[in-house]
Amino acid sequence: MKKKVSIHDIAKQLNVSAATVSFVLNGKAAEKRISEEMEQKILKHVNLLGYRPNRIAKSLRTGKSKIIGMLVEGIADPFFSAIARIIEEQAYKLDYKIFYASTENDSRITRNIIGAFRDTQVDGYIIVPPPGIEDDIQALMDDNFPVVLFDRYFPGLATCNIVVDNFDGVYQAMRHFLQHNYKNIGLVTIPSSQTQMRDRLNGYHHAITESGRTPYVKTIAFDLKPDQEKISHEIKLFLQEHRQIDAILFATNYLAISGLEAIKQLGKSVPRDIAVIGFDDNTHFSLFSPSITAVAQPIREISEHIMQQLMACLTGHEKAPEKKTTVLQTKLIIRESSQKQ
Amino acid sequence: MKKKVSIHDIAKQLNVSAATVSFVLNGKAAEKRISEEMEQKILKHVNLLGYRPNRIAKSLRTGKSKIIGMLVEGIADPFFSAIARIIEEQAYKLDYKIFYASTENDSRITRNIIGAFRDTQVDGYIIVPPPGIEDDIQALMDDNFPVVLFDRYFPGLATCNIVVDNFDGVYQAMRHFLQHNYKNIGLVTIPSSQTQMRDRLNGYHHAITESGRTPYVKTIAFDLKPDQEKISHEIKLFLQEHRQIDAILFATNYLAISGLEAIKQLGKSVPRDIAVIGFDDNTHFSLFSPSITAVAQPIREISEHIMQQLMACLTGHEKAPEKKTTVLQTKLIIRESSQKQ
DNA sequence: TTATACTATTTAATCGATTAAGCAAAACGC
DNA sequence: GCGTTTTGCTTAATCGATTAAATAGTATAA
Repeated sequence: MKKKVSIHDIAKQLNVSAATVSFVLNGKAAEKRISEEMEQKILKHVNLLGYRPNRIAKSLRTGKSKIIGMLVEGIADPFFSAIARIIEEQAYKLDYKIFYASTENDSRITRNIIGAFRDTQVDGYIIVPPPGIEDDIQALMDDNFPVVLFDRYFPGLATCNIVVDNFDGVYQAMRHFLQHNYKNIGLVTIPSSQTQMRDRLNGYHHAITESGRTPYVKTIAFDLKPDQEKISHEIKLFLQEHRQIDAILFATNYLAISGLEAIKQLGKSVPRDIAVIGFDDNTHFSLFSPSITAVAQPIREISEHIMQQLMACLTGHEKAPEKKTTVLQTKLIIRESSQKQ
Repeated sequence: MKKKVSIHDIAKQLNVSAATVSFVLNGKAAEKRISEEMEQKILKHVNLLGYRPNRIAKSLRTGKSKIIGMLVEGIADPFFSAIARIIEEQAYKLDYKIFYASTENDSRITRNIIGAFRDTQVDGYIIVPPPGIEDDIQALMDDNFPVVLFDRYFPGLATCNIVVDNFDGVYQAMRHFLQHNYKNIGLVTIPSSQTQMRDRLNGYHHAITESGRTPYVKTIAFDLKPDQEKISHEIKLFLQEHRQIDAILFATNYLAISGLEAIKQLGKSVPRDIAVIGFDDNTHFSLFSPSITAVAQPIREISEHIMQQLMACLTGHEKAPEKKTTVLQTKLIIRESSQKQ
């Protein structure tokens, strides 16, 4: 194991001080009046030895880790992993690295992770917040850490937020159902009062009220998430109880999956017996038979806005960038599952 | 912004030395003969102030970062993200954190990432290696870094490897086709000579030869991966060229997706006109109509073996654990797409 | 009584960088 | 020719921990 070379090794071998080497390596040669000749000599030798600065030491001295902490509900969720992929790509370009962690939408787990990230001195946070975590987020901000929330947010907190127009996304899906003459439109959602779910629910009720229809809402406990079977079962019961339902909107991706399973098990045909739209698109929805209509979130746009905001805070010279909520538009991808043949 | 408290602050406030505090916090009170009384006093005060050690400083001193670098082909790929999720979970339990990065199976990108990870002083590496990266992996090992490869490996390198029995996985799929009396079985794969793909191809040829059938192999250039349309197109041409094909095995998940699209576009019916099996299962395969038969990899088992191996190396007291290749078995999940009704 | 051992803690070096402040030599001004 | 700048570097402190070695005080042994 070849021992690591430090800036002092370089300095000693060239009979200069470590400071000089440091200045050159940080592009401060001119500023610090290092001669052209010396600069070249150092650069050449650094290349020769393949020396690379120890980032830990650098971090300790500068107080910057060049690491961003990213907390999502679950890294295996296709929506979040797609965003993670793009964020990662951009971060590397900007010489940042990303710590991911999954919160399972649990505040205790989230609190732990935030603690661990703080210990590691991450420079900034990208968070999909679970409920009940306001104080911890506020604490981060009090300590001047850049924080960007996405997917949902806390109206009471002055954070940067990147979200989609959940209300309008659902509203458009509902309009589509109504235009295709569906009469009894149900919603399957989760019992969350967080912004994203609340807005989807509001969008539903708005469309229902506006059109004078009857609402049919089924709420599936969040802790069933790992148990697809149980969710299917609940949805089956719901559909059997309200046989008049001829169209249904699923408020999340995994509910749509289990919902389709339920419909299949009931022997009903999509969209003949019942039309379907899912919130969040999915690579596979186009391949289902019938293909599934979905409210798609603009993944790339979301990711880019997140990084833009975070970088603005991270490089912000004292004056913190305005805290604001960016609302992006969803897109209804119309496929077979929502239109009678 | 409340300024951070350091171990020296604690020490000063209690009129003891930082060393004493450090010993207590690292559970070395007994070993270092710190009095019970002093220990309690320190612990109490540490709790009171909510002091948490700076990990960067600790890392600099100890040379350990408690970070594991994980390089996969793409974090958005469901197979890799599922594994990442489990690894993450286990790592946090063991007080490690994970850096993920996507290699896109490109050696240049991979080399860059490895460089970046080294600069950050990660303690160990979990790698899904792209081709042509042997020397870089060897260099890591020469420098005594724990390295675990998975999904594929280099037979010439003495690394720890966790893989599945790709040969047998494909062979079983083929046996299944043959038992259901399919005559002309095609394989759609990618032009990779890496172990995982080579073994799948060998499994195919072995079954074909053994049964005296004719092989039909279509190789899809890897760089088409982002372009589902083009892949579908290629597969359509292949199927039109060999109209006798009545069963087809897709060597990767994304090929199966595009392949199904191709079959759909050709107006053929699965499994009546053509039967299908995919390598790698997928949460949604059971929901497709027909549902898709798949060779499933044991995700949890793979993840656990990876962590086990890595931890063995990481905590290995000098004597490096034996380098070995662990081969896990796949499971054929039989669904509708591979059996004539 | 004096040497020795043990106890409980401190001192100080160290990890590998950054950076404010310092300083000698050369150049410049008059 | 002497003071003042400028040039081109170096010195040394610092970030916040860890840890080998040192030390002061007390107990034990011969």
